[in-house]
Amino acid sequence: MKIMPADLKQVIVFQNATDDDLKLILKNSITRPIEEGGFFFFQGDHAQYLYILTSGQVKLMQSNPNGQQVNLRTIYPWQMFGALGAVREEATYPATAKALEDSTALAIDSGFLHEMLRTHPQISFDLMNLMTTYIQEMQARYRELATERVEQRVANALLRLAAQVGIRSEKETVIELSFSRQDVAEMTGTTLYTVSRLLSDWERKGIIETGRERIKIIKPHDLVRISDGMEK
Amino acid sequence: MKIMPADLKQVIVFQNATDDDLKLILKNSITRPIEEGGFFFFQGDHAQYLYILTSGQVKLMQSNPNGQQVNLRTIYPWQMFGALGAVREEATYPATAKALEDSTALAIDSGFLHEMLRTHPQISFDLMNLMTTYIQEMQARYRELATERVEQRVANALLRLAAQVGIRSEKETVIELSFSRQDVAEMTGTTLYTVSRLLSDWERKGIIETGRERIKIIKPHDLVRISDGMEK
DNA sequence: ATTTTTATTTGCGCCAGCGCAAAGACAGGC
DNA sequence: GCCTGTCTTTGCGCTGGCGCAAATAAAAAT
Repeated sequence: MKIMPADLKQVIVFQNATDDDLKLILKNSITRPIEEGGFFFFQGDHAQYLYILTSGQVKLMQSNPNGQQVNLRTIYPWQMFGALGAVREEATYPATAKALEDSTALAIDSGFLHEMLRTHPQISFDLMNLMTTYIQEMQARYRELATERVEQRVANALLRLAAQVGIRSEKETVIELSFSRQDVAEMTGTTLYTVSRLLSDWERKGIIETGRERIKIIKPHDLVRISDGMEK
Repeated sequence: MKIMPADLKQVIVFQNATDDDLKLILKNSITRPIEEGGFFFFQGDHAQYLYILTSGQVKLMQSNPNGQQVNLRTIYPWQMFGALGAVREEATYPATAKALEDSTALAIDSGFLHEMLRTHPQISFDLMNLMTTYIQEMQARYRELATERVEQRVANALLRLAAQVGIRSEKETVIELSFSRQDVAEMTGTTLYTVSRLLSDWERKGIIETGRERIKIIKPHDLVRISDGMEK
């Protein structure tokens, strides 16, 4: 699939860029396909590119020295990733980017990116703004992890995912997610087993329906109540 | 104490600004003293100012709906705070800023700040860079909270604090911190009691010495081992 | 259709960490 | 020097959540 300059308008950071700028960006980037299960980059790699996902789905995760990992974020088309590394000179990626399905991304060279940022204050400004939202989200999740119980965190994670992904399915109150128990565990700082037990419990209560790598939210409102700690 | 333009050079984001810019910034900001225990702003307040601490010490914290709180960061002179709110239009502060001692800060109006950022790409760029470091730190702490045990997190927090604050005391291997058990608990997502038990234990082993709101690190290397999970 | 692989469930035992409560230690004010 | 308020310690009991292990289920491969 050929990417057109106008497509890049969907990227939040480029929404105020001129068509000429967008053309220039396209000219200075390469298309990089990665098949399901493959990696765009690993935590600690020298950060040479900033990526913009054009198709597929990518998981950003971070591992500790023992190999345990947490999910930081899932990337959908026209979102950026790898920005943290690529923006700074001589930096390394702080996370690993894994393709959850066959995916394609536009890779913008960090040298060119620096030049672009230097000469286009508007883009710097918009990128900075995007970063402030990341920081806020991370702070909120950090607080959640520190103060909320597992139940609440899992309920919250489902709701957050539904808000992001659920746009695609249009049913009124029913939202379908495709994540494994392990995925949810890594998003919420708990274990596969605990997530499974919770989901089974909620299914018995009719709040959700589950399947292999599938969670269907039937009563979002009940999840909200759980996430607010009103249950129990 | 009168703040001079040259003083602002100590602020990382302004290190590349010209003297004229610094003068302009000073002219468009006001000095705001807050006494110990007071607040510069509360989470949810309309974000009108970006602050630069000129003296004292400020704690940034976030509370959940039940009032439980976590410490996000401690601010020392010539560091910025309130940036997340002030950078975006019509935003609110995502955290609360409390003075740990009598403190004074320079308050830069967000309207002026926006104008400044629009016309000074270099400052935008430097600020964005600072934000990338925040994001990385938050991600690392998030991962730590999700995957590490309390012991490791507390050891790590002490080391991190020592790296930040310890600069002031020059003794070779001995670093003194002034934080209460409660403070440390809020930084690491645990409880006052657990922190107290851990510190008592480490004191028995000669790794640290403790007092009321005082922790002296005697053997940093042992803390590193604990934080790496090599103990036990 | 059969086999293999991968995801999920659930019983069971266990322990890290929580949190109350009560006592002790320290610092500052008067 | 004593009082008061705040911070800290520690015993005790409890439980939320972990994690092994084994069974089951669903998809993928052959």
